Amino acid sequence: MSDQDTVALIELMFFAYRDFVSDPDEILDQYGFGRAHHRVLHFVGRDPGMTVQQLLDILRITKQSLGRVLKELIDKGYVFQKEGESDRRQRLLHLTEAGEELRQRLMGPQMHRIRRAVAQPEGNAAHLYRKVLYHMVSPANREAVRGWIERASLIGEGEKPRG
Amino acid sequence: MSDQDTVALIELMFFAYRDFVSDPDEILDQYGFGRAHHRVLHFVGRDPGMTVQQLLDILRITKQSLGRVLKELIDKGYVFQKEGESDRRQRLLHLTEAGEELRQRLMGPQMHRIRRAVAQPEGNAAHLYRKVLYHMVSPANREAVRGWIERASLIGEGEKPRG
DNA sequence: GTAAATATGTCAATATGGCTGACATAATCT
DNA sequence: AGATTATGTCAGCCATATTGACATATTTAC
Repeated sequence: MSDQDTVALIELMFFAYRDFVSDPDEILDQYGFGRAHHRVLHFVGRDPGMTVQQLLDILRITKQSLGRVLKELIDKGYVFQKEGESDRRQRLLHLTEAGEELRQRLMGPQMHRIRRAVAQPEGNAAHLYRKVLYHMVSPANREAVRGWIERASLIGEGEKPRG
Repeated sequence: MSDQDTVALIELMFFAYRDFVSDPDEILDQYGFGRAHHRVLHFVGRDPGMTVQQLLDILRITKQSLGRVLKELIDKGYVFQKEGESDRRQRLLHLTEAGEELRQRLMGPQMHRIRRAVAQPEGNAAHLYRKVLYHMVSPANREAVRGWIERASLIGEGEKPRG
């Protein structure tokens, strides 16, 4: 691949991400939330009952940074915590009904955008696209990302087997 | 495509972008710069002689936000401005040699990451990937993005026909 | 030739979401 | 009993974004 094509992909990554987050951003505004809240809602909704530490590992932020947004989400009734059964130090994270509703609302435009993007006539775009994006992840992080997606996919969308 | 596959792509977008910017971030640290500086360096280097307004349109930030990082880049000798010839109100943006060097240094890991990602044995991954990413951009913005890349590609990497 | 619009810069105040460091509590593990 | 773990919280700092107001020089339109 030529340098020019490679640079074009670098810039597309910027433009695509910029627009990819623009729809949720508008919705979040109405709630007084930001992107950080979105991430928490999304990942907790994908893996209900996850620990705070698991969430920190995914987001790669400090617990102090998470603390603030998590507190707001809890105070406003979108997230709640449940003491771990086997380990009572844990405060397992769950979405309330309102939280799951908001999560779905935020995800809607992104689902639509992804579907539209991979709905190319030629070839199996979705498969290749997924493969390419996967290989954009640092090798050191790939196993964790693969594991996350596999596990979250097993848990499934919309169901809460661990709730 | 199933809901699960679509959600996996949403998450891959997050993970891929997170790692995609991680290498430049480390380099920028050494210079006391942040991502905002990187964006300016990149786009000015891609289109030397661009106006401040053109840069604002691409970055989608306010001129006050740009002002600070631009000032720092100029003060530290990575960017310089040249009065427009046809319109002397303009302060056309250019990279100094040090600016171009830093830009290349920042771009290196991302080029490598992209090449590695699209170096899939099966199919023309690069072509499809580009197409998919392009369609991730909002329809309203696609023409602008297409135009930018086409124009910047014409200008070419490393050359400075407008300087 | 004057008035309006444009390109740019700057000052001030504010918000978000990161960070480090320090310290506290409860529970589990050795 | 002591060390480690999971979590929370306080305080302060930094980067990057925002809005609103205002200033200057230049170009364009009438």
